[in-house]
Amino acid sequence: MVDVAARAGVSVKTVSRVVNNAPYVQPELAQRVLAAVAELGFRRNHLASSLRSGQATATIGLLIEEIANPFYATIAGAVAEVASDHDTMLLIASSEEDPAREQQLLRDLCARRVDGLLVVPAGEDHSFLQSEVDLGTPAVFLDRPAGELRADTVLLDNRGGARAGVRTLVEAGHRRVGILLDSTSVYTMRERLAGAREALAAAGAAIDDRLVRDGIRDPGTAARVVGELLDQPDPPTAFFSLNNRISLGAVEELHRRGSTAALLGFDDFDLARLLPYPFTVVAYDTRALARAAAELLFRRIAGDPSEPRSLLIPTDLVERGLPGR
Amino acid sequence: MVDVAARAGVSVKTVSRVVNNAPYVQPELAQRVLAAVAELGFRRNHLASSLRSGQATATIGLLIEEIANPFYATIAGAVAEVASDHDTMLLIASSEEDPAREQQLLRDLCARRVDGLLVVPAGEDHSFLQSEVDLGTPAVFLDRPAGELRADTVLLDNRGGARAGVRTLVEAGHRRVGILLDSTSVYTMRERLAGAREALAAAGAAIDDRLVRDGIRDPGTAARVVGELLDQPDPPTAFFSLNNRISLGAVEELHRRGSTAALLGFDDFDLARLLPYPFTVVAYDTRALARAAAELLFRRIAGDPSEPRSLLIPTDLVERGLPGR
DNA sequence: CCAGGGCCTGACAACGTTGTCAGATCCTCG
DNA sequence: CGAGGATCTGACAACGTTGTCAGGCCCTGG
Repeated sequence: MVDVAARAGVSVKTVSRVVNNAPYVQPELAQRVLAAVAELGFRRNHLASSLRSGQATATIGLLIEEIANPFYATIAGAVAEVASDHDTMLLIASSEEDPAREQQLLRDLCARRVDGLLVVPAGEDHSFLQSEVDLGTPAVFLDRPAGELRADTVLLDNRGGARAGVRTLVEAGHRRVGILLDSTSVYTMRERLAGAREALAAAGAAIDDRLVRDGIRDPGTAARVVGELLDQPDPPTAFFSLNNRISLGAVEELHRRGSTAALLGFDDFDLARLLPYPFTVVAYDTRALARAAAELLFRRIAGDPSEPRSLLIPTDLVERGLPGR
Repeated sequence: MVDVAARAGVSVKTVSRVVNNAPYVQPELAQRVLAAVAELGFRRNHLASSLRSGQATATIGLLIEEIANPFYATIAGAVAEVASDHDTMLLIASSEEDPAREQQLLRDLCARRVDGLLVVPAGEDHSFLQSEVDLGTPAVFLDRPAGELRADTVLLDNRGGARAGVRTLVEAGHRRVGILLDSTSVYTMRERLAGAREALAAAGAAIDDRLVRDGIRDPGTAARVVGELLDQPDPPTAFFSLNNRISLGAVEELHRRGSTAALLGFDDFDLARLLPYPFTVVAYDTRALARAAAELLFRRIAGDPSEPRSLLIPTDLVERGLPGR
């Protein structure tokens, strides 16, 4: 900048004014400055600028579990759109479900003085963010609630969606429902399971805990577990799969066996139409979830001082039949 | 930092030394500093730090077309892993295939003084990056070559893969091959098309340009175009679809009609096993592409001064049969 | 006993930018 | 004709940090 100023024969302050489109600069001087900028290939240092002018790095941090996962990629895409509307860049970090890594990454994002944080939490305790939030870095949590921290939260209606879905199973006469899930350590899974229990309880059907199977991480395992449940005496007449990775394995196994058991899944698929065995799913709008969170964050960044808010994004029952009937 | 120094009764420089684990600090003083840091909730300002110490913002920029697209999400995931190994954060921007936007975003990333750039180019001319590269911000292009700029490039073997794929069609006796593509304005599409032409030419089968259909952006259009081609006199006996969005529509339409035409696709699918109509695809390792590019970038950041390199990631023919036979 | 080196600390300037303020010029209006 | 405002410009300090350097202490070895 000093070089540009020297070249244009003006002060650095005038250069600063020109590159920031500040008012009150003679057109002729501005021309000279612009020429010098072009000749010297000058580019304003955004870091120095936001250091000096206090806040506004025009960057927000997004912390998710894993960028390559389509769910999080969709979130990232929707957040990027909203950020772009606010001329803001996106710093993305993946916690890989590791609370220690999450904490370190969040600290790092704060050290980079992001204007705000969007977090899909992995850990249980986010009190370490309290000081940052107090110091003016707003944080919005999405998909899962924050632990030990009062903050804005945008969640899916996991419980309500699961309840509505399982109710259709119940109404179709099913009482023995196999429930397939990833891990109860994840909030969304617990909520979906709770919703399923509520729907069964409402029908007076106590849930059979031997039909609830945990720790299913991939379609292969899901297929195996479905097989095991079907092979035991008094097998389930329907399955509720708590995410689409599991649904995939389940549908394959049911198809392979020509089973008539019903299947209900949480999470929709892109390629649902192509599956050999259509089934009803509890769908939701991932982009709406992410957009709501991002928009809330930008309201906070703009200075909205109101009480922390909790938004619930509705789910949608997409009926593709219950093939087991 | 001055507050911490005051609280601990030391100079700011000593605080700096402690928070950077510099040697030659009395353990007792370090203790006092650490205590003050904890009490005051001090967090080092990474911006100021990298401003003062010259380079190394420990951030790289990734410019892609669209984050929500699984191809780019996979790239982002692999890049994030490599970046994480180098304790580097990832600033991600989406050009949405708009060259003007791409240029603006790249300039913005440079203004943020990223240590390096990873670019899936949208535009044709990247000479505006020359000054940045000269000034020490290395750039690596991936999936598509840079325009008007000598720079490292990591590409898929689009042409070779298409040639190998179409050769299998030719060997199976097909001479009339319908070719379905998105847009010839995209480099990868042109290469794949060229590979297909080469394979057909090698068999002495001149390509019939009426069978090459352009501008197919979604599965629905793909399905319609397949129908049109099949309905015309002397229809193709095989199709080569240049990306998986198109393959999806094509396979649906072929399935719907019970057609015996063969189908070959570029791009593999996650759910390929579940498709009702298996077909051979030209697959590739997106993660390998991205990792190679990221690793090359970090070598440049570390100071590797060698000539710009061009890497070619091989494709892999995954034979799932040619159902048309 | 002193030279020389390792250990430890702090004052100061600087990174590239912009907020603040003072000053200069010009115009307008009473 | 002068006061007051609008327009324009630059000197200076400051943002939060770290590189440089000077200086102090203590030890070791000749």
